[in-house]
Amino acid sequence: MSVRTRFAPSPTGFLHIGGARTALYNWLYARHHGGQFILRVEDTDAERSTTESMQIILDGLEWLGLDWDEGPGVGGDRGPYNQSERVAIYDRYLSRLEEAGLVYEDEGAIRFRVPDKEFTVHDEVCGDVTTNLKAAGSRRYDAELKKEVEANPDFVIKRPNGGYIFHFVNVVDDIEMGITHVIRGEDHLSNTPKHLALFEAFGVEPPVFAHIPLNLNPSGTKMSKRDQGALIHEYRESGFLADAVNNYMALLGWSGKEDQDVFSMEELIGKFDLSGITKSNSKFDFEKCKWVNAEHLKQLSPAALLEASRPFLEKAGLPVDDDRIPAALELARDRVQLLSEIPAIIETIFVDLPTYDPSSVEKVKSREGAAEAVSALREGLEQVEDWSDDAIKAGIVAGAESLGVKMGALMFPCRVGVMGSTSGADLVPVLSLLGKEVVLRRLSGFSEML
RNA sequence: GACCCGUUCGUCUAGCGGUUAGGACUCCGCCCUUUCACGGCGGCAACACGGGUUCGAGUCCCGUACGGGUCGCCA
Repeated sequence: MSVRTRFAPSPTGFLHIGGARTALYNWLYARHHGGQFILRVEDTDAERSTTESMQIILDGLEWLGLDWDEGPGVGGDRGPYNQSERVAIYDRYLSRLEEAGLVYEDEGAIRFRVPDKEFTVHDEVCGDVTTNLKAAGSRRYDAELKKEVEANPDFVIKRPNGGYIFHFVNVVDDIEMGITHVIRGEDHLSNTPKHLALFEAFGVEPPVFAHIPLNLNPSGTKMSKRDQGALIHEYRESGFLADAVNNYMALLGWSGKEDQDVFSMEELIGKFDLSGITKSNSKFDFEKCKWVNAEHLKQLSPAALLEASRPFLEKAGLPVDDDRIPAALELARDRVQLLSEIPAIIETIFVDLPTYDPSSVEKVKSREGAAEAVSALREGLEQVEDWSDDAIKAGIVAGAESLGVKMGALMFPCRVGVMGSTSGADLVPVLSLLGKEVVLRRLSGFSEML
């Protein structure tokens, strides 16, 4: 039987890293086994579900490249894929329970009669977990009273307003959609016995369960929207590559067992399996996430780097179609972690005048003979005929010799004079991209500042 | 409060009875170098605690502590 996994988000907010990671694991598992990945929208709570949220989630999955074989926008023969449109199916399943005498009404709500027996979740990650719902659900904790109170273990599956409840629709849809493997957050582990009870009531063999540990923020508590790195759309905006985010999410809670941290999507598909899923919760580390991104940046083809950088170049007002952009990007790719950092590295090549960093200029001024160095430099460069890297270097050497100093003594004022700062991309390639005329002009202007 | 899951460097993890406890991020040092990076080399740094079992325990068992989760007519 073919593997069928699903991601079943509730459209009540943003696409969160926890949800995205769940989606990724389901996607990887399906792709690894050549099965299907299904997207199902759990929008039974009409009060909280919004189309805006749905769009954000769809956009996020699309950006990550987690394509679904069945679901919204794609279709499929087990649809519809929005639970709000599946009421007729739920009604049919409910009547089966009614006929079996397994449900009853309680103040307008419908409750499922929980059998007095033990259910064992055979979890691929957590092992066997056994619970008696009748016993476990006979008391509940009242958060306000801060104590346990009597409770009805028979859980509600349909609200008085007619809306169906998560546990019920989740199970019905997993049956109807032929889901074979349920990979979800560990917060659902305690719910699973309820689901097993429903599967049994419908006489259906339950799917394989794998409850994955949770991602926490650096302080060890639940990630919230406010935590850095929590929301998927922010990754795109701050200059992450989708595959790098996938790579990092895969690492948070899964290990390929070998000493490898950087994975392409193909490698992840090839290596992902449930046995590699970690048992304990993990804390999010933004620094490592950025490092993974930098590694992916280094491996990008020139064309892909240009495409990925485009929005950030445009935002910075840089001429994306300029012939020198590809070369400039190569100067930047090894020194940044995020795409958003690229413009600052290369913009000096494309502006009229560099932005002079005051402290850098001050450093040049404080050196003995700074003005002489710049004019010697200028003279040396003026002699350069063909404006190639080697010729430029030779020009600088010539300038240095005329002063009786080493080449390095001129590189520093040259960098500040032309690029405006002591830090930045490699000097000679930048000079080359700028062109002789611009370089000489900038050096003249810089002389006047000294 | 009850029940469930978990616990290896600060963080992500490898380890599945005998290891100098390995790798990665971070941090620090050195090298490379025209700056900053990149890269290379090296360093700091961990088996929560207490009992067992065993010739031998990070690895198996039981407690304790700590962390997380669940206990909705949210999902």
